[in-house]
Amino acid sequence: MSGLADVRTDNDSPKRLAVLEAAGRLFVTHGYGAVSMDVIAREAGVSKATLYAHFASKDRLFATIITEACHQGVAAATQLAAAEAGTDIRAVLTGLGGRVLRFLLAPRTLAIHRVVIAEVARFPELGAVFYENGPGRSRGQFTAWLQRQTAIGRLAAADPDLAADQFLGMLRGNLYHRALLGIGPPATQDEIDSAAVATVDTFLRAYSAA
Amino acid sequence: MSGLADVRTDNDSPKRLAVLEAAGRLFVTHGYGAVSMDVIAREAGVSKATLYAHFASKDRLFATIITEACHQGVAAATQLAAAEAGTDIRAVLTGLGGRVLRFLLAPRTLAIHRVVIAEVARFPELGAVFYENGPGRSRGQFTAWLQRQTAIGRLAAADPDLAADQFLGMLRGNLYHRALLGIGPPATQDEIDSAAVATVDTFLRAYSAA
DNA sequence: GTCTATAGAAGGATAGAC
DNA sequence: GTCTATCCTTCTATAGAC
Repeated sequence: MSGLADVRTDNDSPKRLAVLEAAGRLFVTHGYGAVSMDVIAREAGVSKATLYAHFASKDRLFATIITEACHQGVAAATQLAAAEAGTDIRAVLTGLGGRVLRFLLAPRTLAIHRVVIAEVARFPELGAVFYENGPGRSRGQFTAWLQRQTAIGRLAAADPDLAADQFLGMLRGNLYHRALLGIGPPATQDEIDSAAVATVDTFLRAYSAA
Repeated sequence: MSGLADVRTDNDSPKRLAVLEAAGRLFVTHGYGAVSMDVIAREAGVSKATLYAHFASKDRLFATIITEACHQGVAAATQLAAAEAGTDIRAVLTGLGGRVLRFLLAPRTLAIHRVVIAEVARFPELGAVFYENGPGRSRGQFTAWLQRQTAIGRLAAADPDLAADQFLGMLRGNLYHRALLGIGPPATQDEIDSAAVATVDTFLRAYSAA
């Protein structure tokens, strides 16, 4: 794959957008290998020639899809972080945890994670690009937040990176693990909230300032 | 895919084993879609006709590979659990954590996890079969162990399932997450040991009997 | 930019000889 | 069981007209 990080998105012709929409839906649902350019063209309502007029190759099209998905993930993460303010650490963490977990367990998020993990072997740089633009950035913001809370004496996270990893690891826990494997019915809101509460509970026992 | 859970392995002709070896290596390295039956036959040193004499289809061959990989995972997990005994909870947990994490981060383990996650969309039953035979069984054994330790007063894990998920979630943390995405160099022994120590540290602050 | 039609290659699976 | 040779489908990508 050439130029994964250098994908233009300034062109917004209707046909191009239709291709992006169809390809995005198909790729994240069925994976890279199982989706043909014929099917994408048909679903988008354009001819293959038009498709290739906008995207030089299947690789490039895939790169564009994943890059845009990353940016959406960043936007979501930023929203999450910005929405959290308040003095009750437990309430803030629980709210944040619930929102993050809901995002991680959303069918679209899971599908994107699956397809990225799937194609790491084929496109080695894909994993890093995805991580830096998505989960890594969220983690960075969370780490900074933990550090600020520690600085003002509301938490005792001497190693904010480690604390962030442990919090997020516990949060993902079994729900995310099983969801990634497509096991069982989707998690209910109660399960998600309960997992967030339990995570915060354990986390605060280790990192509470008091 | 038909009969994922019902794969015979009683035939051990040399050619058949050569096919299994080559296909296993190729599938976990490059994924299902990127490996052709031609390449498998060539790598195994047999003709395609011979390949199809032993495996009815590419699907069936893939199912056999993954099923056998699951059984290896179960064997590894059982070994891990059996090896742990002792009275110093912290030492036992740290040893166990380090071994589990080393197993999870092994290139072959990561490759299998990647290919299973990748093909969940194509083979819906694959995720459940893999989980039940691999990670789920390990988790069950760990849960039972936590429960016993709680019963004899060495731990205070009122909800052993939850405690197991939190322990394993923290243990995977960022190392497994990044490794699955193929980011950066493989984790060093020091990083693994350090992650295990940190996980046990946080875990025991929440679930210590004292 | 957009289409129809097709080239050229590769894939899964099989026929028939031994 | 094993091989060589091949069929048929599907795939990516492009040529050429409008």
